[in-house]
Amino acid sequence: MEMKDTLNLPNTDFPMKANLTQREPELLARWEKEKLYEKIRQSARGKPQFVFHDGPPYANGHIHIGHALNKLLKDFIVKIMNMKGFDAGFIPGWDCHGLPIEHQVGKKLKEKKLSLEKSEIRKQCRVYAQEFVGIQKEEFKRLGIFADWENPYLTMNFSYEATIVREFGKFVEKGLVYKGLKPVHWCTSCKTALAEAEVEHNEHTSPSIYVKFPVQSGIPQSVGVLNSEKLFMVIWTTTPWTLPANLAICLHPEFIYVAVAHGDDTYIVAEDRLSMLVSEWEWKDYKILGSCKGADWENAVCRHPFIDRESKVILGEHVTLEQGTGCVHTAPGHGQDDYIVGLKYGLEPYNPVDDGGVFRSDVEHFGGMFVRKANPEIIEKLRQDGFLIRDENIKHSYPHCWRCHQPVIFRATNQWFISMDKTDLRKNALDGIGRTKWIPQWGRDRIYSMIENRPDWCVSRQRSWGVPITLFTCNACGDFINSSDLFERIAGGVEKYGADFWFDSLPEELLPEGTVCQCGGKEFSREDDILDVWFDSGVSHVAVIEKNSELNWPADLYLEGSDQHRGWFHSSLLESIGTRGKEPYKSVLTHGYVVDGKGKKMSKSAGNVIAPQKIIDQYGAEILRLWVASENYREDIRVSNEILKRLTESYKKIRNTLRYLLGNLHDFDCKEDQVPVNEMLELDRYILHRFNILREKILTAYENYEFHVFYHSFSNFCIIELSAFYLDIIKDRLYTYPAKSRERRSGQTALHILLMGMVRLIAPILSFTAEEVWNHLPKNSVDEESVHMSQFLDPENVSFDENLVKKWEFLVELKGEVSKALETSRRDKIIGHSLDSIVKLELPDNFKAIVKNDELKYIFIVSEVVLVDSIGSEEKIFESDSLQGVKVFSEMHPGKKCERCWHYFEPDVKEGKANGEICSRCEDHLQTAGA
RNA sequence: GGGCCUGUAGCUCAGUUGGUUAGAGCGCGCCCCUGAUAAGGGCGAGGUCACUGGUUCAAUUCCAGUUAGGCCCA
Repeated sequence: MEMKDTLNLPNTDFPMKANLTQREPELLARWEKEKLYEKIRQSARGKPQFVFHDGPPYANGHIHIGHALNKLLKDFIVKIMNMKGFDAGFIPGWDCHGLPIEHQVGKKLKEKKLSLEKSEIRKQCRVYAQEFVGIQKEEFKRLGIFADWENPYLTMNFSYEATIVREFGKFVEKGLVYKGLKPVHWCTSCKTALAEAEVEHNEHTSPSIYVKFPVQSGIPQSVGVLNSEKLFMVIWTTTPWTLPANLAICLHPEFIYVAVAHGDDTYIVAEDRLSMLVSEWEWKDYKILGSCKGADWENAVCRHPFIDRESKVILGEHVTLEQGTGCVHTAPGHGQDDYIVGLKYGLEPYNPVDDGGVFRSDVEHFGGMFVRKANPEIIEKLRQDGFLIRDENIKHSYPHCWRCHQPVIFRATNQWFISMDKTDLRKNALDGIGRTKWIPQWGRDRIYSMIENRPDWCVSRQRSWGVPITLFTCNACGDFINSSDLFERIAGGVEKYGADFWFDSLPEELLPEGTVCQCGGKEFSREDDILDVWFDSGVSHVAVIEKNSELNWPADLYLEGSDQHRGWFHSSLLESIGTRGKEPYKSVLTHGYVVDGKGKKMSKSAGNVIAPQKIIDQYGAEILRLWVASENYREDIRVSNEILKRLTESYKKIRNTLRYLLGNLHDFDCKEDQVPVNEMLELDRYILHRFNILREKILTAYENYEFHVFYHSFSNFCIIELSAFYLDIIKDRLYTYPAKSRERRSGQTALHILLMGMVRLIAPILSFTAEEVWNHLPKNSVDEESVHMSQFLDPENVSFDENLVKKWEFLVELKGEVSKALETSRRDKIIGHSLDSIVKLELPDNFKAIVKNDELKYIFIVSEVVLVDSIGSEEKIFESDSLQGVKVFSEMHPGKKCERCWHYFEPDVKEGKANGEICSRCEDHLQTAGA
């Protein structure tokens, strides 16, 4: 063991075992204590800005892995931009209003049998949201995300709420806001509108009837000559009570419709439904008289069976052949599809039913009747008048109220809308999409077609937890007051007291004295609805960026999941275009969804959910970070235990490589010991040349937000170029040469440059580990207290010309071929370690010219290399496939193994040097070191 | 049902502007080392490029359909 003590072996306190679950919280505590985020922000002042704008997650529940993916990608980008020399901050936000929270709170209050007063609900909702903001904040912080966690934006902050009021006011002023009818789920016993999430689907028995609508005019010629006197279109419905509101019959433009004669009458139904229908109706004799496409029936007109009104024949893609006749009874006031298709044909969302589900008195035959009570009456009337083909009862799934469990109805109610076309909002938004950079590119098409096809934006909700629609309606004429002064007055109140100001004040307090409507009316009603929460988050670009005088508007980047093309990207765009005529972002980056190891979505019921908290507890946040970096997030990305295990292995390799660099720099002071690059050994310059290539690749990848390129190229560099090649080769030099020798210092200089570059490159991704390395750097290496305050470095000029590159590419490949040859000797038990061998090498002339013999044995890590013109015809000669003409023969070295450097040598007894236990090279080194 | 996206070794990713034996790392198998040591090195085996048609002298790469999956709608 004596010889070992004469070597310069690696030595470092940097632990091999990461122990992330324990070390990460320590680092987090230190960062927080030292206010690192603030320091980074301060040192970035005056640099060019990169404005990233965080989309607000909903303040409900713990974060799931999708949240982690999203926020970590953002963290990578912000850290990268800072290290590239930009001024980039991260202001996190939360979406706080809305139904899910109101739901949770409603449940709690109900259980405790407390009052369900609106003001009490709102109060509780605020507490609830605040609680989850706190929970999620801690969970995000644990991931190592650097953000202004002390000053996040919350959509329920008073100032934010005031921004919402003001922004909505702008839409009102510009004349985009109007009141219209739209069908919504409605509970007739609670007398309230219900959101989709408040509806539960239960079994219900309904009538199922087929009804004849007499065709009045517009029979297409393509169907053939038909007698219009006794021609009927047949519809099917399970809600006879909606028939009084029937305004149209909808056909699919592409389906074939037949005219079928039965008895004296002729009926129009879809061809593909006919066989089902005739068996259901028990028809024996019938005859097809003609047929044509649905599109040909457009503009035909039918007569309502019991009301003196026309029923137009219209076309719609939503018509299916699964049930019914292919001719769909359409009541735009009572159905979603009916409403949408009705908009196209200018049909009003006619609703003859009041809040309690009772027909208004002006409804012929059935006025004053409750809708479900009216069902049998309507059927009877149809039967008597000869318009009923068949009726029976069916059991099917039907929406019920989540609170009282009664069946609900669909009913047109007054809602507030933002018009897409009155002032070209749609057109301008589409132009804005064209000016924005969408990554990946297909995002553009996705949002474009959504904006292109969407109906007007319905912004009202009949709920409590949100920002009110601050409008007053004149009781006399029904118009609303459009006054910017009034809006500002209310916004000011909201800024001071929150949105409760609107609900808790009396109308007289809100309205200036003597307010008079244009019609002369003096009495007004205060709007009770709240705004769609998408409007809330849609104004974040104003509340967070525009109102912040230090930030440039619009944002450089939005980054969310691809679902936000319909969500936040969409609402933010409409808001910004509608009020400012310009899009709120320059570029929009989307990521896919996290799915399980088999590519299936994660769900509680499938039992395949992987929680980020569990990954952190088991592996550490660093592994989660590395996972995000390792996958191509533009598509859906997978997570599984296998994947995480592999990443842990990969992490260890990176960590150990860095540790080895640190270990060999324990006695290196870069101020004193650094060798100028142009004086360094060729091999050392070669690895720096390779590192320059790697760095450029990674920085380009960072610029394109392609983090998986970092992961692959960086870990490959550690494994292939460093561990298996460079570091393996220079061990001999680092360990056996005198500590202060030029050769050793040259190698250490290379290691130091590598380490300084590498620790910065990994910092945005492996933020914990990079900091840990930073804390173990040899003296005089850096000035900054944290790696996260440092910048990426410029490449080292190693002047490695084309010829040198060619030479070293050849040497790398040649080393591989020699390894193969050694492996056969190893199989044959001739050698164990590669240093046991002496290698004979035959090279073609073109290669012979570029290599120097004395460097080869160190590169191959063998004891001796003999270059020969012809290797002879011995057995077991290895001939290379990839390097034409290269032949290798390896055998056991006949000399003695040096106890110190493990190279074999021929003892020179005559000289009497030592006693032949160590080689002359080591003799010299020991002497130099000792002197 | 519609729009958009995706399917290359066990895992994560390259790649082919259509053209000889489709690449990398990890993992796996075998071996070496014990001076990075709960480390390090070497060699090797793994793929009908989701499936089926079409275009072409030639397709994993282009087109169409099918299938499996994802997001958003209905």
